[in-house]
Amino acid sequence: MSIRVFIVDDHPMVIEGLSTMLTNQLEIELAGFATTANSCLGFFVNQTADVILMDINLPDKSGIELCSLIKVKSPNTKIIALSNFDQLSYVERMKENGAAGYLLKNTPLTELVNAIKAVHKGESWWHYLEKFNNQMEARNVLLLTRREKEVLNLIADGLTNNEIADKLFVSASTIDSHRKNLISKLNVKNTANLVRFAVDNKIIGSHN
Amino acid sequence: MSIRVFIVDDHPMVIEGLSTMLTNQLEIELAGFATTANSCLGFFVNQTADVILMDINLPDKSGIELCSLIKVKSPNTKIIALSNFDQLSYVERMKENGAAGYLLKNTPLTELVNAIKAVHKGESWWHYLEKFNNQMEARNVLLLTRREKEVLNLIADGLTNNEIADKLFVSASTIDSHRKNLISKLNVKNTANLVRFAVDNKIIGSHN
DNA sequence: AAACGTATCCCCGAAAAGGGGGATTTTTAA
DNA sequence: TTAAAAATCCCCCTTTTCGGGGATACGTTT
Repeated sequence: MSIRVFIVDDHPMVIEGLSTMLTNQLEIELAGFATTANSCLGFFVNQTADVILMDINLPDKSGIELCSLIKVKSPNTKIIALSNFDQLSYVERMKENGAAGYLLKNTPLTELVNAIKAVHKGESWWHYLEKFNNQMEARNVLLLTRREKEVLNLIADGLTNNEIADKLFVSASTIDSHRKNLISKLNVKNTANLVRFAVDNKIIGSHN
Repeated sequence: MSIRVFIVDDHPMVIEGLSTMLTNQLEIELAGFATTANSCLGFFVNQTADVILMDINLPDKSGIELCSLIKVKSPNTKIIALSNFDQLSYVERMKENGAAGYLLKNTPLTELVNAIKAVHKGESWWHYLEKFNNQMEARNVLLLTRREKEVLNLIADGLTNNEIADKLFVSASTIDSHRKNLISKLNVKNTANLVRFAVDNKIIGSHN
Protein backbone atom coordinates (compact mmCIF):
# COMPACT_ATOMS: atom_id res chain seq x y z
CA MET A 1 0.00 0.00 0.00
CA SER A 2 1.06 3.53 -0.66
CA ILE A 3 2.31 6.12 1.80
CA ARG A 4 -0.42 8.57 2.81
CA VAL A 5 0.95 12.11 2.83
CA PHE A 6 -0.70 15.19 4.34
CA ILE A 7 0.42 18.74 3.45
CA VAL A 8 0.19 21.76 5.76
CA ASP A 9 1.21 25.11 4.31
CA ASP A 10 -0.44 28.51 4.41
CA HIS A 11 0.55 29.17 0.83
CA PRO A 12 -1.93 27.52 -1.60
CA MET A 13 0.68 27.65 -4.35
CA VAL A 14 3.01 25.46 -2.34
CA ILE A 15 0.24 22.95 -1.69
CA GLU A 16 -0.60 22.88 -5.37
CA GLY A 17 2.99 22.38 -6.37
CA LEU A 18 3.71 19.67 -3.85
CA SER A 19 0.50 17.78 -4.48
CA THR A 20 1.01 17.72 -8.24
CA MET A 21 4.51 16.46 -7.78
CA LEU A 22 3.40 13.77 -5.38
CA THR A 23 0.20 12.49 -6.99
CA ASN A 24 2.19 11.29 -9.97
CA GLN A 25 4.24 9.07 -7.69
CA LEU A 26 2.88 5.56 -7.48
CA GLU A 27 4.08 4.83 -3.96
CA ILE A 28 2.52 8.00 -2.57
CA GLU A 29 -1.08 8.96 -1.97
CA LEU A 30 -2.28 12.40 -0.96
CA ALA A 31 -4.22 12.06 2.30
CA GLY A 32 -5.26 15.71 2.35
CA PHE A 33 -4.01 19.21 2.94
CA ALA A 34 -4.60 22.21 5.17
CA THR A 35 -3.62 25.87 5.18
CA THR A 36 -3.88 26.31 8.94
CA ALA A 37 -2.74 24.40 12.00
CA ASN A 38 -6.29 24.10 13.28
CA SER A 39 -7.72 22.57 10.13
CA CYS A 40 -4.82 20.16 10.18
CA LEU A 41 -5.64 19.16 13.75
CA GLY A 42 -9.28 18.82 12.70
CA PHE A 43 -8.28 16.29 10.09
CA PHE A 44 -6.37 14.22 12.60
CA VAL A 45 -9.36 13.95 14.95
CA ASN A 46 -10.84 11.03 13.05
CA GLN A 47 -8.39 10.44 10.22
CA THR A 48 -4.68 9.95 9.94
CA ALA A 49 -1.70 10.00 7.59
CA ASP A 50 1.73 8.42 7.44
CA VAL A 51 3.76 11.52 6.72
CA ILE A 52 3.10 15.25 7.11
CA LEU A 53 4.91 17.88 5.10
CA MET A 54 4.64 20.85 7.43
CA ASP A 55 5.52 24.47 6.88
CA ILE A 56 7.09 26.27 9.81
CA ASN A 57 5.12 29.45 9.32
CA LEU A 58 1.41 29.01 9.83
CA PRO A 59 -1.14 31.74 10.45
CA ASP A 60 -2.65 30.41 13.70
CA LYS A 61 -0.01 28.25 15.40
CA SER A 62 3.68 27.83 14.75
CA GLY A 63 4.90 24.65 13.10
CA ILE A 64 6.76 23.89 16.30
CA GLU A 65 3.58 23.92 18.35
CA LEU A 66 1.61 21.97 15.76
CA CYS A 67 4.39 19.43 15.62
CA SER A 68 4.12 18.45 19.28
CA LEU A 69 0.30 18.51 19.19
CA ILE A 70 0.24 16.08 16.30
CA LYS A 71 2.76 13.85 18.02
CA VAL A 72 0.28 13.48 20.91
CA LYS A 73 -2.72 12.71 18.71
CA SER A 74 -0.92 10.53 16.23
CA PRO A 75 2.48 9.37 17.48
CA ASN A 76 3.19 7.20 14.46
CA THR A 77 2.83 9.99 11.97
CA LYS A 78 6.21 11.22 10.75
CA ILE A 79 6.64 14.94 10.28
CA ILE A 80 8.91 16.60 7.74
CA ALA A 81 9.48 20.31 8.33
CA LEU A 82 9.47 22.59 5.30
CA SER A 83 11.07 26.01 5.25
CA ASN A 84 12.91 28.56 3.26
CA PHE A 85 16.52 29.16 4.03
CA ASP A 86 16.01 32.06 6.38
CA GLN A 87 14.03 30.02 8.86
CA LEU A 88 16.65 27.40 9.55
CA SER A 89 16.92 28.32 13.22
CA TYR A 90 13.36 27.21 13.84
CA VAL A 91 14.07 23.89 12.23
CA GLU A 92 16.19 22.76 15.14
CA ARG A 93 13.26 23.38 17.46
CA MET A 94 11.00 21.27 15.26
CA LYS A 95 13.55 18.50 15.63
CA GLU A 96 13.26 18.80 19.40
CA ASN A 97 9.49 18.64 19.10
CA GLY A 98 9.40 15.37 17.26
CA ALA A 99 9.89 16.15 13.58
CA ALA A 100 11.56 13.35 11.66
CA GLY A 101 13.17 15.36 8.91
CA TYR A 102 13.67 18.64 7.17
CA LEU A 103 13.48 19.89 3.57
CA LEU A 104 13.86 23.19 1.81
CA LYS A 105 10.69 24.23 0.00
CA ASN A 106 12.40 24.24 -3.34
CA THR A 107 13.63 20.66 -3.07
CA PRO A 108 13.56 18.66 -6.32
CA LEU A 109 10.97 15.90 -6.63
CA THR A 110 13.35 12.99 -6.29
CA GLU A 111 14.76 14.27 -3.01
CA LEU A 112 11.27 14.88 -1.74
CA VAL A 113 10.19 11.35 -2.50
CA ASN A 114 13.35 9.90 -0.98
CA ALA A 115 12.77 11.88 2.19
CA ILE A 116 9.16 10.75 2.47
CA LYS A 117 10.12 7.10 2.01
CA ALA A 118 12.96 7.40 4.50
CA VAL A 119 10.97 8.91 7.34
CA HIS A 120 8.16 6.45 6.68
CA LYS A 121 10.64 3.64 7.28
CA GLY A 122 11.57 5.29 10.57
CA GLU A 123 14.80 6.94 9.41
CA SER A 124 15.49 10.59 9.98
CA TRP A 125 16.22 13.12 7.26
CA TRP A 126 18.37 16.00 8.42
CA HIS A 127 20.87 16.02 5.59
CA TYR A 128 20.17 19.51 4.45
CA LEU A 129 20.60 20.95 7.88
CA GLU A 130 24.02 19.38 8.20
CA LYS A 131 24.83 20.38 4.67
CA PHE A 132 24.05 23.98 5.47
CA ASN A 133 25.84 23.88 8.76
CA ASN A 134 28.90 22.68 6.91
CA GLN A 135 28.44 24.89 3.91
CA MET A 136 28.22 27.99 6.02
CA GLU A 137 30.57 26.93 8.75
CA ALA A 138 29.57 29.81 10.94
CA ARG A 139 27.04 29.12 13.65
CA ASN A 140 25.26 32.44 13.57
CA VAL A 141 24.33 31.92 9.95
CA LEU A 142 20.93 30.70 10.79
CA LEU A 143 18.83 33.78 11.05
CA LEU A 144 19.02 37.26 9.66
CA THR A 145 17.64 40.10 11.74
CA ARG A 146 14.74 42.24 10.58
CA ARG A 147 17.00 45.13 9.87
CA GLU A 148 19.34 42.98 7.84
CA LYS A 149 16.50 41.67 5.69
CA GLU A 150 15.25 45.20 5.24
CA VAL A 151 18.66 46.34 4.07
CA LEU A 152 19.02 43.26 1.89
CA ASN A 153 15.83 44.12 0.05
CA LEU A 154 17.01 47.63 -0.65
CA ILE A 155 20.39 46.38 -1.83
CA ALA A 156 18.64 44.07 -4.26
CA ASP A 157 16.64 47.04 -5.50
CA GLY A 158 19.91 48.59 -6.54
CA LEU A 159 20.31 51.22 -3.82
CA THR A 160 23.78 52.17 -2.63
CA ASN A 161 24.79 52.42 1.03
CA ASN A 162 24.23 56.16 0.91
CA GLU A 163 20.77 55.88 -0.60
CA ILE A 164 19.71 53.22 1.90
CA ALA A 165 21.08 55.30 4.74
CA ASP A 166 18.96 58.28 3.63
CA LYS A 167 15.88 56.13 3.35
CA LEU A 168 16.27 54.59 6.80
CA PHE A 169 17.52 57.77 8.49
CA VAL A 170 20.76 56.25 9.67
CA SER A 171 24.40 56.72 8.77
CA ALA A 172 25.97 55.14 5.72
CA SER A 173 28.46 53.37 7.98
CA THR A 174 25.59 51.54 9.59
CA ILE A 175 24.39 50.23 6.27
CA ASP A 176 27.93 49.34 5.40
CA SER A 177 28.08 47.25 8.58
CA HIS A 178 24.83 45.52 7.76
CA ARG A 179 26.08 44.76 4.29
CA LYS A 180 29.28 43.29 5.62
CA ASN A 181 27.38 41.24 8.16
CA LEU A 182 25.05 39.91 5.49
CA ILE A 183 27.98 38.88 3.33
CA SER A 184 29.70 37.13 6.21
CA LYS A 185 26.59 35.56 7.73
CA LEU A 186 25.51 34.05 4.44
CA ASN A 187 29.05 33.24 3.47
CA VAL A 188 28.91 34.78 0.02
CA LYS A 189 31.63 36.49 -1.95
CA ASN A 190 30.22 39.93 -2.59
CA THR A 191 27.02 41.90 -3.07
CA ALA A 192 26.15 40.37 -6.44
CA ASN A 193 26.49 36.90 -4.98
CA LEU A 194 24.53 37.96 -1.91
CA VAL A 195 21.58 39.04 -4.03
CA ARG A 196 21.63 35.83 -6.01
CA PHE A 197 21.68 33.75 -2.85
CA ALA A 198 18.89 35.80 -1.31
CA VAL A 199 16.59 35.48 -4.32
CA ASP A 200 17.34 31.79 -4.76
CA ASN A 201 16.53 31.08 -1.13
CA LYS A 202 13.51 33.34 -1.00
CA ILE A 203 14.97 35.49 1.73
CA ILE A 204 13.76 38.40 -0.35
CA GLY A 205 10.66 38.46 -2.50
CA SER A 206 11.01 38.32 -6.26
CA HIS A 207 9.76 41.17 -8.42
CA ASN A 208 7.33 39.50 -10.78
CA MET B 1 -18.85 24.87 -22.63
CA SER B 2 -15.37 25.33 -21.36
CA ILE B 3 -12.31 26.47 -23.26
CA ARG B 4 -10.10 23.57 -24.32
CA VAL B 5 -6.46 24.40 -23.69
CA PHE B 6 -3.42 22.53 -24.99
CA ILE B 7 0.05 23.00 -23.53
CA VAL B 8 3.33 22.63 -25.42
CA ASP B 9 6.54 22.97 -23.44
CA ASP B 10 9.67 20.87 -23.34
CA HIS B 11 9.93 21.32 -19.58
CA PRO B 12 7.66 18.83 -17.75
CA MET B 13 7.70 21.04 -14.67
CA VAL B 14 6.13 23.90 -16.60
CA ILE B 15 3.42 21.60 -17.95
CA GLU B 16 2.72 20.33 -14.46
CA GLY B 17 2.52 23.80 -13.02
CA LEU B 18 0.33 25.21 -15.76
CA SER B 19 -2.02 22.26 -15.84
CA THR B 20 -2.58 22.31 -12.07
CA MET B 21 -3.30 25.98 -12.21
CA LEU B 22 -5.73 25.57 -15.07
CA THR B 23 -7.62 22.42 -14.13
CA ASN B 24 -8.98 24.17 -11.06
CA GLN B 25 -10.56 26.78 -13.31
CA LEU B 26 -14.16 25.97 -14.17
CA GLU B 27 -14.19 27.69 -17.54
CA ILE B 28 -11.10 25.88 -18.70
CA GLU B 29 -10.49 22.28 -19.67
CA LEU B 30 -7.14 20.72 -20.40
CA ALA B 31 -7.23 19.27 -23.90
CA GLY B 32 -3.77 17.74 -23.62
CA PHE B 33 -0.09 18.53 -23.57
CA ALA B 34 3.11 17.80 -25.45
CA THR B 35 6.80 18.22 -24.87
CA THR B 36 7.76 18.35 -28.53
CA ALA B 37 6.48 20.11 -31.62
CA ASN B 38 5.93 16.82 -33.41
CA SER B 39 3.78 15.25 -30.72
CA CYS B 40 1.80 18.46 -30.66
CA LEU B 41 1.23 18.23 -34.42
CA GLY B 42 0.29 14.58 -33.94
CA PHE B 43 -2.46 15.61 -31.56
CA PHE B 44 -3.88 18.09 -34.04
CA VAL B 45 -4.18 15.47 -36.79
CA ASN B 46 -7.50 14.20 -35.51
CA GLN B 47 -8.19 16.34 -32.48
CA THR B 48 -8.25 20.04 -31.74
CA ALA B 49 -8.16 22.66 -29.01
CA ASP B 50 -9.31 26.25 -28.59
CA VAL B 51 -6.11 27.71 -27.19
CA ILE B 52 -2.49 26.57 -27.19
CA LEU B 53 0.03 27.73 -24.62
CA MET B 54 3.24 27.31 -26.56
CA ASP B 55 6.82 27.61 -25.42
CA ILE B 56 9.22 29.23 -27.86
CA ASN B 57 12.02 26.76 -27.24
CA LEU B 58 11.19 23.26 -28.32
CA PRO B 59 13.64 20.44 -28.94
CA ASP B 60 12.62 19.55 -32.48
CA LYS B 61 11.08 22.65 -34.10
CA SER B 62 11.04 26.26 -32.99
CA GLY B 63 7.83 27.70 -31.62
CA ILE B 64 7.79 30.05 -34.58
CA GLU B 65 7.74 27.16 -37.03
CA LEU B 66 5.19 25.19 -35.03
CA CYS B 67 3.02 28.27 -34.83
CA SER B 68 2.58 28.59 -38.56
CA LEU B 69 2.14 24.82 -39.03
CA ILE B 70 -0.68 24.75 -36.50
CA LYS B 71 -2.30 27.74 -38.14
CA VAL B 72 -2.57 25.73 -41.37
CA LYS B 73 -4.01 22.61 -39.72
CA SER B 74 -6.29 24.39 -37.30
CA PRO B 75 -6.82 28.05 -38.23
CA ASN B 76 -9.30 28.70 -35.43
CA THR B 77 -6.96 27.65 -32.66
CA LYS B 78 -5.54 30.66 -30.84
CA ILE B 79 -1.88 30.48 -29.85
CA ILE B 80 -0.34 32.17 -26.82
CA ALA B 81 3.45 32.27 -26.83
CA LEU B 82 5.24 31.56 -23.57
CA SER B 83 8.77 32.64 -22.85
CA ASN B 84 11.19 33.86 -20.29
CA PHE B 85 12.33 37.41 -20.45
CA ASP B 86 15.46 36.77 -22.44
CA GLN B 87 13.59 35.39 -25.43
CA LEU B 88 11.47 38.43 -26.10
CA SER B 89 12.95 39.01 -29.53
CA TYR B 90 11.51 35.75 -30.80
CA VAL B 91 8.10 36.72 -29.57
CA GLU B 92 7.68 39.30 -32.28
CA ARG B 93 8.27 36.62 -34.87
CA MET B 94 5.59 34.45 -33.31
CA LYS B 95 3.25 37.40 -33.68
CA GLU B 96 4.07 37.53 -37.38
CA ASN B 97 3.38 33.80 -37.63
CA GLY B 98 -0.10 33.98 -36.25
CA ALA B 99 0.20 33.91 -32.46
CA ALA B 100 -2.63 35.73 -30.70
CA GLY B 101 -0.84 36.69 -27.52
CA TYR B 102 2.16 36.50 -25.31
CA LEU B 103 2.84 35.70 -21.66
CA LEU B 104 5.88 35.38 -19.44
CA LYS B 105 6.22 31.91 -17.94
CA ASN B 106 5.96 33.22 -14.42
CA THR B 107 2.64 34.94 -15.00
CA PRO B 108 0.19 34.78 -12.08
CA LEU B 109 -2.87 32.57 -12.50
CA THR B 110 -5.41 35.37 -12.89
CA GLU B 111 -3.48 36.97 -15.74
CA LEU B 112 -3.11 33.61 -17.39
CA VAL B 113 -6.84 32.96 -17.27
CA ASN B 114 -7.63 36.45 -18.50
CA ALA B 115 -5.30 35.98 -21.43
CA ILE B 116 -6.83 32.63 -22.36
CA LYS B 117 -10.35 34.04 -22.27
CA ALA B 118 -9.33 37.10 -24.25
CA VAL B 119 -7.68 35.26 -27.12
CA HIS B 120 -10.55 32.76 -27.18
CA LYS B 121 -12.90 35.68 -27.80
CA GLY B 122 -10.68 36.76 -30.67
CA GLU B 123 -8.86 39.55 -28.88
CA SER B 124 -5.10 39.78 -28.87
CA TRP B 125 -2.91 39.79 -25.77
CA TRP B 126 0.35 41.63 -26.23
CA HIS B 127 0.27 43.74 -23.09
CA TYR B 128 3.46 42.43 -21.62
CA LEU B 129 5.42 43.05 -24.72
CA GLU B 130 4.38 46.68 -24.75
CA LYS B 131 4.92 46.89 -21.04
CA PHE B 132 8.49 45.74 -21.48
CA ASN B 133 9.11 47.93 -24.43
CA ASN B 134 8.00 50.87 -22.31
CA GLN B 135 9.65 49.73 -19.14
CA MET B 136 13.00 49.40 -20.76
CA GLU B 137 12.68 52.18 -23.25
CA ALA B 138 15.71 51.06 -25.18
CA ARG B 139 15.14 49.11 -28.34
CA ASN B 140 18.07 46.78 -28.10
CA VAL B 141 16.84 45.47 -24.76
CA LEU B 142 15.29 42.41 -26.20
CA LEU B 143 18.06 39.92 -26.34
CA LEU B 144 21.27 39.39 -24.52
CA THR B 145 24.11 37.81 -26.42
CA ARG B 146 25.61 34.47 -25.43
CA ARG B 147 28.67 36.11 -24.08
CA GLU B 148 26.65 38.54 -22.02
CA LYS B 149 24.65 35.72 -20.44
CA GLU B 150 27.85 33.85 -19.76
CA VAL B 151 29.33 36.87 -18.03
CA LEU B 152 26.09 37.50 -16.17
CA ASN B 153 26.19 34.01 -14.71
CA LEU B 154 29.71 34.48 -13.47
CA ILE B 155 28.84 37.87 -11.99
CA ALA B 156 25.96 36.26 -10.08
CA ASP B 157 28.40 33.65 -8.81
CA GLY B 158 30.29 36.46 -7.16
CA LEU B 159 33.28 36.71 -9.48
CA THR B 160 34.91 40.07 -10.09
CA ASN B 161 35.80 41.47 -13.49
CA ASN B 162 39.36 40.27 -13.06
CA GLU B 163 38.35 36.76 -12.08
CA ILE B 164 35.93 36.48 -14.98
CA ALA B 165 38.55 37.82 -17.36
CA ASP B 166 40.99 35.11 -16.23
CA LYS B 167 38.39 32.40 -16.62
CA LEU B 168 37.40 33.46 -20.13
CA PHE B 169 40.93 34.33 -21.27
CA VAL B 170 40.10 37.91 -22.15
CA SER B 171 40.99 41.29 -20.73
CA ALA B 172 39.28 42.74 -17.68
CA SER B 173 38.22 45.74 -19.75
CA THR B 174 36.20 43.43 -21.91
CA ILE B 175 34.30 42.09 -18.96
CA ASP B 176 33.84 45.62 -17.74
CA SER B 177 32.25 46.48 -21.08
CA HIS B 178 29.96 43.48 -20.91
CA ARG B 179 28.93 44.43 -17.40
CA LYS B 180 28.16 47.98 -18.44
CA ASN B 181 26.20 46.76 -21.44
CA LEU B 182 24.17 44.38 -19.29
CA ILE B 183 23.32 47.17 -16.88
CA SER B 184 22.27 49.48 -19.67
CA LYS B 185 20.45 46.88 -21.78
CA LEU B 186 18.37 45.67 -18.87
CA ASN B 187 17.96 49.17 -17.53
CA VAL B 188 18.98 48.36 -13.97
CA LYS B 189 20.84 50.51 -11.48
CA ASN B 190 23.89 48.46 -10.65
CA THR B 191 25.25 44.94 -10.39
CA ALA B 192 23.18 43.98 -7.35
CA ASN B 193 20.03 45.06 -9.14
CA LEU B 194 21.20 43.31 -12.30
CA VAL B 195 21.52 39.99 -10.50
CA ARG B 196 18.10 40.35 -8.91
CA PHE B 197 16.51 41.11 -12.25
CA ALA B 198 18.31 38.22 -13.90
CA VAL B 199 17.25 35.66 -11.31
CA ASP B 200 13.68 36.96 -11.22
CA ASN B 201 13.38 36.69 -14.97
CA LYS B 202 15.17 33.38 -15.26
CA ILE B 203 17.86 34.78 -17.47
CA ILE B 204 20.25 32.87 -15.26
CA GLY B 205 19.55 29.56 -13.59
CA SER B 206 18.96 29.46 -9.87
CA HIS B 207 21.30 27.51 -7.62
CA ASN B 208 18.99 25.11 -5.86
C1' DA C 1 24.99 41.70 37.42
C1' DA C 2 26.86 39.74 33.39
C1' DA C 3 26.43 38.02 28.94
C1' DC C 4 24.41 38.19 24.57
C1' DG C 5 22.46 39.94 20.51
C1' DT C 6 21.10 43.90 17.88
C1' DA C 7 21.62 48.29 16.02
C1' DT C 8 24.17 52.06 15.69
C1' DC C 9 28.51 54.60 14.43
C1' DC C 10 33.62 55.42 13.19
C1' DC C 11 38.57 54.89 10.84
C1' DC C 12 41.76 53.39 7.17
C1' DG C 13 43.17 51.84 2.73
C1' DA C 14 42.77 48.75 -1.20
C1' DA C 15 39.90 46.82 -4.66
C1' DA C 16 36.11 46.95 -7.49
C1' DA C 17 32.39 49.04 -9.99
C1' DG C 18 30.30 52.70 -12.67
C1' DG C 19 29.83 56.72 -16.08
C1' DG C 20 31.55 58.55 -20.09
C1' DG C 21 33.87 58.39 -23.80
C1' DG C 22 36.40 55.79 -28.20
C1' DA C 23 38.44 52.05 -31.10
C1' DT C 24 39.41 47.53 -33.46
C1' DT C 25 38.45 42.95 -35.18
C1' DT C 26 35.59 39.05 -35.92
C1' DT C 27 30.94 37.09 -36.86
C1' DT C 28 26.65 37.01 -38.62
C1' DA C 29 22.83 38.10 -41.40
C1' DA C 30 20.66 40.67 -45.23
C1' DT D 1 29.53 41.35 -50.53
C1' DT D 2 28.54 44.59 -47.47
C1' DA D 3 26.47 46.40 -43.51
C1' DA D 4 25.22 45.44 -38.92
C1' DA D 5 26.03 43.21 -34.64
C1' DA D 6 29.03 41.18 -31.36
C1' DA D 7 33.26 40.79 -29.01
C1' DT D 8 37.32 42.61 -27.98
C1' DC D 9 40.27 46.31 -25.90
C1' DC D 10 41.69 51.04 -24.05
C1' DC D 11 41.53 55.78 -21.48
C1' DC D 12 40.12 58.90 -17.42
C1' DC D 13 37.97 59.83 -13.18
C1' DT D 14 34.46 59.20 -9.47
C1' DT D 15 31.85 56.49 -6.47
C1' DT D 16 31.09 52.39 -4.10
C1' DT D 17 32.32 48.23 -2.06
C1' DC D 18 35.08 45.45 0.87
C1' DG D 19 38.35 43.75 4.50
C1' DG D 20 40.17 44.76 8.71
C1' DG D 21 39.74 46.49 12.63
C1' DG D 22 37.02 49.00 16.98
C1' DA D 23 33.37 51.31 19.81
C1' DT D 24 28.88 52.64 22.19
C1' DA D 25 24.05 52.11 23.57
C1' DC D 26 20.00 49.39 24.40
C1' DG D 27 17.29 45.63 25.51
C1' DT D 28 16.72 40.55 26.77
C1' DT D 29 17.98 36.56 28.88
C1' DT D 30 20.20 34.05 32.41
